[in-house]
Amino acid sequence: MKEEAQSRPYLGVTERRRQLLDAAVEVMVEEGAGALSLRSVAQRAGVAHRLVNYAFGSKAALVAALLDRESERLAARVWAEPLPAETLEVAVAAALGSFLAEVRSDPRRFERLAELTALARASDALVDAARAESAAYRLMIAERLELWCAQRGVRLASLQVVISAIHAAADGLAEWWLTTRDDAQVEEVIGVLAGGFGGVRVMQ
Amino acid sequence: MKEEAQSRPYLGVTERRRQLLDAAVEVMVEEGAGALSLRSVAQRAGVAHRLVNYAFGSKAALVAALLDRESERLAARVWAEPLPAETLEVAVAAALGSFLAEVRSDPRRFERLAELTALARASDALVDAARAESAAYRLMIAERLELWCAQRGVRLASLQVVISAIHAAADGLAEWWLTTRDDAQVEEVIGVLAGGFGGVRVMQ
DNA sequence: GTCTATAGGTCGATAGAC
DNA sequence: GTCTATCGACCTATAGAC
Repeated sequence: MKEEAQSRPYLGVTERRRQLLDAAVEVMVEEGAGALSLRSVAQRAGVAHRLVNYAFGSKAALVAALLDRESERLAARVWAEPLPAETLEVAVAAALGSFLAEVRSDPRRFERLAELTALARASDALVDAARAESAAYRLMIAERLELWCAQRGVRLASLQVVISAIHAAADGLAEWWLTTRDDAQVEEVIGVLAGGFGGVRVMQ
Repeated sequence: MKEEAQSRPYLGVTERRRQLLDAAVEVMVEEGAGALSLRSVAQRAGVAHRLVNYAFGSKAALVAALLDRESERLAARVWAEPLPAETLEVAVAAALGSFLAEVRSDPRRFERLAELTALARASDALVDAARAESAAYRLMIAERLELWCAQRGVRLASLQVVISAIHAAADGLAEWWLTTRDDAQVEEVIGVLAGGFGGVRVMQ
């Protein structure tokens, strides 16, 4: 395994793929998912565009690999810390908070990944990759939730529903923040999503 | 104003734009937002691709017009009925319910529109159109909420936060349902989003 | 590196509308 | 006749595949 940047020491396919995916991420973050092409990725990596096709077989395969790796990475970072062993409401609020913190730490990357996912969903060749992504997402939520249950020594009457609700809340929260970038309201919005609209102060 | 379909009776620009936008919607729904091109739209409408460019000035202008018209139409239908004058929690649950009903009535169209919005957000030429769309969305929520307040004779301590939370919940709900198509859980997930995670049944 | 397909944009000419 | 909508052809850039 060599680390030199500019030389081209006949990397193995695996390494080469890794390097090209890194380049693809850079292109995507800086110029948008629409700018992804064999050529733009190759240029970024400093190789002949032919090589990208060789390494992945097709553009669709490149995008599928990119989607897979990036969504997994993101999910791993986002849900890395277990839910605090408090009430479900508090635990969910904490999870939403750390999720949004992750989004805010690199909004561009998250936004572009969402764009790529939307792209993939509309493509016959990539729709499976998109499905796999969201399935993995739900699985990761499920694991955290089961851990929380174990810590508290309880069971949830409808685990699947809670997973779905967390999924929806997290996704909507990210979408809301990305479109408004309203930092001032973050805490309160999370509070309403986790605690429900019944707790909102209403004045006569 | 002629109504014949196949002849080309020299439509005015306004009519022509309308017709072309209809064709663009068909292309988008059937083949995805990525398939939108001057040529695909023109072919669908049965005119020379040159004409699309002529009518809109550029592809970006076409997409902006499409985004504008479609998102406005959708929002108008979704938030047509006022919130029921009950507690906020019940009102929000009802709103989420009718919102999702709308999504479920034509999932493809909603999905494609979301795709187009994601596309637009990554494009310098279209980012303003995307912003305008979400601003209009929030405005429509605000109007319904103010009506609800007036009906109940109350005020909300933090109107903006509630708007944001509804925005996030609705968006996340749609996203969740579109990826899972899980009809069986819809009611319960809406219940959790509107009522909060504090109300979820936890068993020892 | 080359081939081919596609896409956005433009030019000149034509044909309907007034 | 003039104006505008319309068309077919063409140019150039780009992108995927081999």
